Formats: sequence, C-alpha cells, structure tokens
Amino acid sequence: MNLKEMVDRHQTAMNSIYRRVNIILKEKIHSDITTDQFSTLNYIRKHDRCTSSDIAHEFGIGKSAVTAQINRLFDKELIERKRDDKDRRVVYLIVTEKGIEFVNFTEKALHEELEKYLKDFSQDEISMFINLLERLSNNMEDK
Amino acid sequence: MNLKEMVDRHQTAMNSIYRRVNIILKEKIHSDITTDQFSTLNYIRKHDRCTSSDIAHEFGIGKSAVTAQINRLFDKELIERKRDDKDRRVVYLIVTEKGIEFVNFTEKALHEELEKYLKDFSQDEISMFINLLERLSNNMEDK
DNA sequence: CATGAATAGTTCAATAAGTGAACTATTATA
DNA sequence: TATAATAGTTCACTTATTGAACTATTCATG
Repeated sequence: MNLKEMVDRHQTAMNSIYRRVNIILKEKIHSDITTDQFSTLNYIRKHDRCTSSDIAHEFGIGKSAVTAQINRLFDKELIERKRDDKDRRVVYLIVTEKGIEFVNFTEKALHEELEKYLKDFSQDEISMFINLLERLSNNMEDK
Repeated sequence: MNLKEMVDRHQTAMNSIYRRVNIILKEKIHSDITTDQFSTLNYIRKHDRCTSSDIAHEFGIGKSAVTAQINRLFDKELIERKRDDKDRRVVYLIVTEKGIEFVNFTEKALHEELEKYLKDFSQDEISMFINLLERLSNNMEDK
C-alpha cells in the first residue's frame, strides 16, 4: 500500500466519520443546536473564561466568524459575556447553568450513540486508535 | 480510560484533524475550490457517471444541496451533465478533462502536505490506523 | 392502457457558517 | 502624547444546507 492510496483512504474514511457524527447529532439527538455550535460551546466549557480570539485560533477561523457563533449561543442563553475589568478590550466567555446542563445531556446522548459503533473494538484497539489520532492531530497543530 | 473520556478525546482529535485539512486545502493549496466541492468532485471522479442522488446518499445531505454544489462545479467547467437516454429523469455526472487535471494536481499537493505529518509513523502504524478508521467508518455506515 | 404513485432532479426562501475590510474602543510603546 | 497594536464587532458577500413545492418522467395496478 503506497502513501497516495493511504492518504486517500484516510481522507475518505475521515470525511465519512465526520459527516456521520454530524448526522447523529442532528437526527438522533435533535438538539436545537448545530454541530459547530456544540463544538464551540464544548470548547468554552472546557476553557472557561476564554476569549473569542482563543476560539478563532483554536478552530482556525476569523474573529468575525466567532462573533457570529457567540451571538447564536448567547441568544440561546447558553453562554454569557463578561468584560475584563483591567483590560476593557477583552471579553471573557462563560457557559451558563443552562449551557452546562445542555452540554452534559448532549454529550451523554452522543456517547451512548457512538458506543454502538465501538462494540467490536477491543480495549487495546481503541487505545491504539485514539493514540494514533492524537499523534496525528498534534503533528498537524499550528506550530 | 473510560468510554466517555475516549469518545471525548476521539471527537476532539477528529475535529481538529478535519479542520486542519480544510486549512491546508485553503492556505497551502489556494485552489479556487472549497473542501466540500473537492470532496464532491473527487467522488464523481471515482464513480464516473454517478447521479445527484448517489451523492446525496453518500454524503448524507439533501438533493437540493447537491444541485447547488453541482451547479458551482459546472460553472467552473469541472464537470458535465448527461441525461440518460432510456430514463430521461436521470442525469449522469462526468468529470471533464479540466476537472481530472484539477483533481490530480490538488490531490498531489495534498498528499505532499499530509506526508509531512505522517513522517514519524511506522508503516505498521499507518496500516493499523487506516484499518481502524475504515472499520469505524463502515460500522457507522447507513445500514 | 389510463391514471395515480413513485422517482430524479430543480427552484426557492430561509438559516448557518465563513471571509475580509472597515470600524470602535482600549491599551501599549517609544 | 501621538502612534502602534490588540480585541472585538459590523457589514456585505459567498458557500452550504434544509425542506417544501414544483416539473418531468417512469412504474404499477385495477
């Protein structure tokens, strides 16, 4: 198996899995929130008091795109904005109570769904798989 | 490592890799085409004379979304439409000469780019990785 | 074999997500 | 203190998607 073929198969499988997870979130967990919004919300929960710029950098998108997303999450009352008292330019993002409940519920539902597809993998295979995924992810990280 | 954590780490790494490939396609290979359009074009090349419905099913999106994509690829002269002579409802999609050249160029550039990130993986690890990816992808396939 | 159902694809209006340039407000620097 | 840089927003535009309504064609059965 040459590299060309490997990259190709990698891309096909990757795309397929990515799309399928989106579909699960949409259809199985009809959650009034998009996958992108969920990713952003989840990131904020894990990095409480982060800023728009952090998100823009993490996701490799422009700050104006983040503003739009933040607005959508704000309108749904899932996050709050809080200006820094010292540096008044900075706006910290904080997940609300409602937001935390929402993430927990959605994550649980997603786990239960994905669990099904992992049934025939051994513990070792899963560990290996995640290890490889994370190594690739780190290699691709922005410097 | 429990399942919750594994799924979580899997999702984070997966999202990150997916976004990073998009960025590579956009920045390194400034290719006048989006990642989505490239995926569709590539699918048509691999399944010559496929239909809009095939694509809609493969990518899990509605037919009207496919029409819009097909129009964009058509406007760029990368594909052609050909009605079936027997069943006049069906429209076959065919990649043009220009489209084939375009895919070959872009794929080569993408391979060269991704190759960098795979340097420290052994042949065995890559095989294992792709194998696991494809198994997961198959498990998630629509029945 | 005629008509009603199914199928393939398109159009349309709406929403989400992104870009990049221009802007506001604030802080850092020299 | 004037000028740079930084953080975030707004705006106009493009892409991708949805779902309903539509056209055209083929299938199916009564």
